[in-house]
Amino acid sequence: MNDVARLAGVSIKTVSRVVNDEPGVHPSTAERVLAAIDQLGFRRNLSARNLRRGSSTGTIGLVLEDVGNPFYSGVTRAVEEIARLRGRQVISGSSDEDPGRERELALEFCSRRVDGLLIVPAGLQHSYLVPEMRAGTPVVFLDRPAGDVVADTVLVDNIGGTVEAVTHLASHGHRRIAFLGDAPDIFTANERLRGYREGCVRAGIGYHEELVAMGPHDESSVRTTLQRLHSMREPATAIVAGNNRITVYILRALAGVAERPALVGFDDFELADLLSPPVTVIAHDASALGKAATDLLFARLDGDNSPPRRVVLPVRLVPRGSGEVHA
Amino acid sequence: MNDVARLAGVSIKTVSRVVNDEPGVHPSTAERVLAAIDQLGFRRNLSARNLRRGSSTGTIGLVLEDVGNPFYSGVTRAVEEIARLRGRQVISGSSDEDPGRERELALEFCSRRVDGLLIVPAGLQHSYLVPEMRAGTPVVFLDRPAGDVVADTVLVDNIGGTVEAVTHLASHGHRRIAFLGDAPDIFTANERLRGYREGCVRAGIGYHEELVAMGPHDESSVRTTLQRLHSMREPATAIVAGNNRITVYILRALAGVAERPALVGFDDFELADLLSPPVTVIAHDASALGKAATDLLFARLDGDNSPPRRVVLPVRLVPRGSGEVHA
DNA sequence: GCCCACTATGACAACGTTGTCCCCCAGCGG
DNA sequence: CCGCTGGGGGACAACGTTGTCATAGTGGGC
Repeated sequence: MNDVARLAGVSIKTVSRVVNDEPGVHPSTAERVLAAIDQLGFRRNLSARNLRRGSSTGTIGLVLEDVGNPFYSGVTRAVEEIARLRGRQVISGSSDEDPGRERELALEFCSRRVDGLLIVPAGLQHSYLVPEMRAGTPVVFLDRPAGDVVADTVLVDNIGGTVEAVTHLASHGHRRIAFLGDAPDIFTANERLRGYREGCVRAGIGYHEELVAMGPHDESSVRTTLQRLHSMREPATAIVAGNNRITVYILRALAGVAERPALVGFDDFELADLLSPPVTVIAHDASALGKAATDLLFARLDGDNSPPRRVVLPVRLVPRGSGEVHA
Repeated sequence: MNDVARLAGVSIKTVSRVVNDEPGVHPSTAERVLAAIDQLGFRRNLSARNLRRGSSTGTIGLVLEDVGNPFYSGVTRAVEEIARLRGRQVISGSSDEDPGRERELALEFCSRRVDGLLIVPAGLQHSYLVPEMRAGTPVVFLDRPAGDVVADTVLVDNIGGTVEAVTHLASHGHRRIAFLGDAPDIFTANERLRGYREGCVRAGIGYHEELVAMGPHDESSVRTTLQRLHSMREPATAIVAGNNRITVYILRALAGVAERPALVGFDDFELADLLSPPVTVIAHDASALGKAATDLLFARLDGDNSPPRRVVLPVRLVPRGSGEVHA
């Protein structure tokens, strides 16, 4: 800006006026300034601007588990979309379920003075955010609640979903329904396990410890688990999968197996309807989740200071016929 | 920082020293400062720091087509990964194939003084980046080349891939091979069309205009196209799909159809192997693409100023048996 | 007791902007 | 000719840091 001013033979303040379309600059001066800007390839430094104006940095921080997972990339897309409408950029990072990494990312974003934070919690401790929140940075937790702070949260109906999954299977005559879930210290995994248990009880088929296998899972652990479930005295005839990754592992493990158990997966995924058999899922909308959370965040930025809200988005069972019938 | 200094009864410089772990602060003073920092929930302002130090902002800008597309979210993940290792945050945005939006995003990132830019070009004009590049911001183009500037570029072997796809189908006896590609003004779409044409010529089956349908495509246009291809006097017996979205549209359109043409899709996708029939694809690695581009970017940041490079990543045909055999 | 080296600390400028205030000067009415 | 007005423009401070340099005190060697 200094260089531009020198080249145009004016003061930097005048350049600033031109750049900001402020009135009170003679057209011919403005033209000279614009020419200089063009010639030097000047672009105003947004950091300096925001620093000086003490205004918003125009950024939103997004901490999620893994952008590579289609579910979270759907969330990211929705967040980006709304942020764009409100003139914000999104800075994002993946925690990989590591609470330390989550914290590191969140605090880094705070140091960058993001206008707000969207967090898919990896850990259970979020008191590290209290100073920031007190200082006025709105924080919305996504998909999972915060461990030890009260804040806006957007969840999906994990319990209701798994209850429905079990009910669905039981209504087709299944009595031995297994549950493969993620690591039990993950909120959603635990909730879904609770839903599974409740569903079993409600359906009158009882809860049997040996039908449950919590993760962390990988392809081979799923394979082993399925073998165990199959070789029991009373084998499982149906499976509820705790998330999209586990569903895929199960599908891989079952490929080519003649006697397939019925399967209902939590999280919808692309092509689920084109597999044979198509996969029944408990669907919830990644972009709805992202949108709800971002809307909440912007409401806070717009001055809403009502008590923290907890939004629970509905899920719906999408029956596609993955083996339920021939139980 | 001012407040911290006042509370601790020291100068702001001393606070700065403590925050930056600089030597020459008496332990007891440091302790007082740390206590004040803790009490006030102080977090240093990274923008101000970077402004003052004139150093890197520790950010990388990533402009892609759509984070929601699994291919690009794979790229994003890889970029993030490497950026993390090098202590950078990623700011990303989706252009949706809109050149204006691409430009807007890229320039916004420049205003934020990103250390480098990774761009999946939506348009053909990138001279708007020349001032930035001359000012020292490294730019790497990803997946598609820049229109009118010379810069580092990482591509995949689009032509080789489609040639191989056609060759593969022809070797199974197909002579009427169709091509459904994206809008022809998209570089990759055009390249793949060229590959298709070349493959046809090489295979001695000739290039027939009526077997080609370039996009933009949606589910219904694909459906219509397939009907047209099927009801020709000499129907197409095989299809090459120009990208993962089109492949999925085709799969949807073909669901339940008895006489399916053979299919080879460009871009691998999850579950392709579990469909029936499994889908043969030309695979290339999103994360390899992201990694190669980011590595190139960091090489530039490390001072490499050799002439711009163009890296072409290999693709490989993954035969899965999507109908090639019963031609 | 004197000087030196060294430690601990602070004052001040500067990074690139913008907000505030002030100045210069042309034009105009009296 | 004076004073006023208003448009065009500049000087300067400040945003929150950090780099540079200065300074006060302290202890040791002579």
